Amino acid sequence: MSELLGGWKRTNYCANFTTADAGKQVTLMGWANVRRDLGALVFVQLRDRTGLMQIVFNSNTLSAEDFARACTIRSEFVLAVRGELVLRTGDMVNKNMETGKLEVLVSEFKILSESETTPFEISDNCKANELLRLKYRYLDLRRPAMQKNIVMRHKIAFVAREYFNDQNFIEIETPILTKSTPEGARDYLVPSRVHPGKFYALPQSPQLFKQLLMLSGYDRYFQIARCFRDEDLRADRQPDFTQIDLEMSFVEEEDVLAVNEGFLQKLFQETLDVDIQLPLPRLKYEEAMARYGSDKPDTRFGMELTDLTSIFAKSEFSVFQNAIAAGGSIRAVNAKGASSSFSRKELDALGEFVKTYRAKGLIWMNDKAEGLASPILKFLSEDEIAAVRKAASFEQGDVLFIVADVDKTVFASLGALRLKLADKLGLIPEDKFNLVWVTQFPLLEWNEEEQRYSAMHHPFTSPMDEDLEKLDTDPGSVRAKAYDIVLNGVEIGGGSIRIHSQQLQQKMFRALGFTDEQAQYRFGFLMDAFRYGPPPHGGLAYGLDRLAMIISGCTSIRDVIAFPKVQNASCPMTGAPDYVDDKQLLELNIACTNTEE
RNA sequence: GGCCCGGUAGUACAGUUGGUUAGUACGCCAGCCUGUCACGCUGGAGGUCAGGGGUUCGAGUCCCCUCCGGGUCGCCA
Repeated sequence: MSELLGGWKRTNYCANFTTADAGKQVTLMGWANVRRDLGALVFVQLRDRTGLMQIVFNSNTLSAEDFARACTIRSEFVLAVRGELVLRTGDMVNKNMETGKLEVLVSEFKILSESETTPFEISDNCKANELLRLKYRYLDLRRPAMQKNIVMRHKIAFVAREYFNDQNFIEIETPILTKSTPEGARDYLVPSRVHPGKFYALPQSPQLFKQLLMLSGYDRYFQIARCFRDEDLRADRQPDFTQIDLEMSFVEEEDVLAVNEGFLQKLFQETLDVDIQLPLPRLKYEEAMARYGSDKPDTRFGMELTDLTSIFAKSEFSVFQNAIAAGGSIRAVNAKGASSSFSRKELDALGEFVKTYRAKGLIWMNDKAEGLASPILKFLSEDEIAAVRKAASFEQGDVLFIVADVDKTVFASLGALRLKLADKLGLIPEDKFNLVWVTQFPLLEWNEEEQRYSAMHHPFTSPMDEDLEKLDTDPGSVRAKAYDIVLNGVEIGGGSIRIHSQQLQQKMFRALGFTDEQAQYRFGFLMDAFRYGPPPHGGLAYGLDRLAMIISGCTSIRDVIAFPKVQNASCPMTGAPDYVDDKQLLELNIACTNTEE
């Protein structure tokens, strides 16, 4: 039977005690973590969000009735206990528990709630699979590790509010029900009851609103904003996720970076007590690609790419010839000292791995003690080998991996291979937090499917001043005032200086292949607004989930989101998304053309 | 949409070449125990081997399909 609180007040959390508190009368409330029944003596670990405290029910000091009641306590029963905090001495001390030198000798208690046996053990030792954990997420969230993650996430959000407030930013909310933006990710749509056939869209980001706020004079804005994208999930992607979003007026790129470096320094100081040295290192996009094969390089280890294109310019090997003829390149990563780390089978598996990234194959050169081994040895001249050795510091004991293809494929495959090799060879230091800015992104990206350029960042990103004139003549080579902040190989944020000139914005829309009418239809309200004095502005948005993931040492953002969704974008706990009553659909003027069984 | 990995008591796993009644640990239930702390001891209950179809004298095991989960490519301005 559930008992009522009956006026009892908690005096303390379970784990907020020191031995100096011994002798105090306390009232604790929490969940029974573990019960050890010795017959005439029952030990229970009481758990709340601070930790554990052992409580003792003694048949000598309790009435027979109360003791019998204590014997009914099971895991996850909710208890309120009153008693004396007593010091444990000698063998009674539990050295594995933070509060192991103390326990509460219970004089009075209430069983506030009983509990059925949980589907899995509420403990960090719990090995239950993630689907089960997510179905019973409310139980999973009781586990100390999850509580730690959720509290850390709170701390990050709190530091952000504190820092940006101190920097004179104003937190402003923007709408969740808004207008569909056809560029970019797929929108989640919400039907309108009062406007049959019309739909709201959930925001992919507060981008347009924050730019309008700059025009409205709010100068420095931030928001911890929920965003929605109807795209496939990943370990680091959820359909609804949270950004720490900010925008500033009367600034240039350097100003945005500076204020954010201050934030990151404070954040790492206050969450992990880690010193971040400023200014943060920067890499131009082009350099990041050339050195790491990625626009989000993990700089915690070396193994940088080497360009071998010129060495093989006259090679007779057809794979190399073809790559060069296609305007591509031949590049390599060198796994130093890994000569004996790979079996033939593993080398073949790496070949399959790079095919994931559209590479046609992976060429390896293994410089073993007994001599150089490579499937393409017969195509290589002495001079070429010597030049490769020099260029890639390729020495005895190393394995060199080469991909020859168009640049996009070379970078994608070697960038991924570099990470995979480093992981296998144990080259990635776990305790390092390497932040790096990647700057000067291309403004545009050729979209094969639609046979037109699309914005790499978004259509409001400003081109770099020195590339402006190329917008008409050579759009693909125009660089943008866009920047990403990368932490240990994860893009944790990105932003840009925006276009604040109507004329330039129109030019940009044309470069994207929009007619003026299309631009007006899609972004008319922004275009209209920009007739009324938009200030120069720019900003940045962090992925709060990813930031929390890395700071908490997790490998999936699901571990730092209280109620995440699984890969098919459903929620195992609530069952969302789900069918609705015909009546609801009728009211919304919606008919479904295709439904699952 | 593609590729890879996985699904066996409540949980985590084992299950040989296809062969008797599908095991182990933890958890759970009952009994005993006054210093346990991974408590201990005794006994017990608990299985749609993800679902469907096929091969076979015989399928947890082999084949096909479906569902579900994870990773990833595409996708994610």
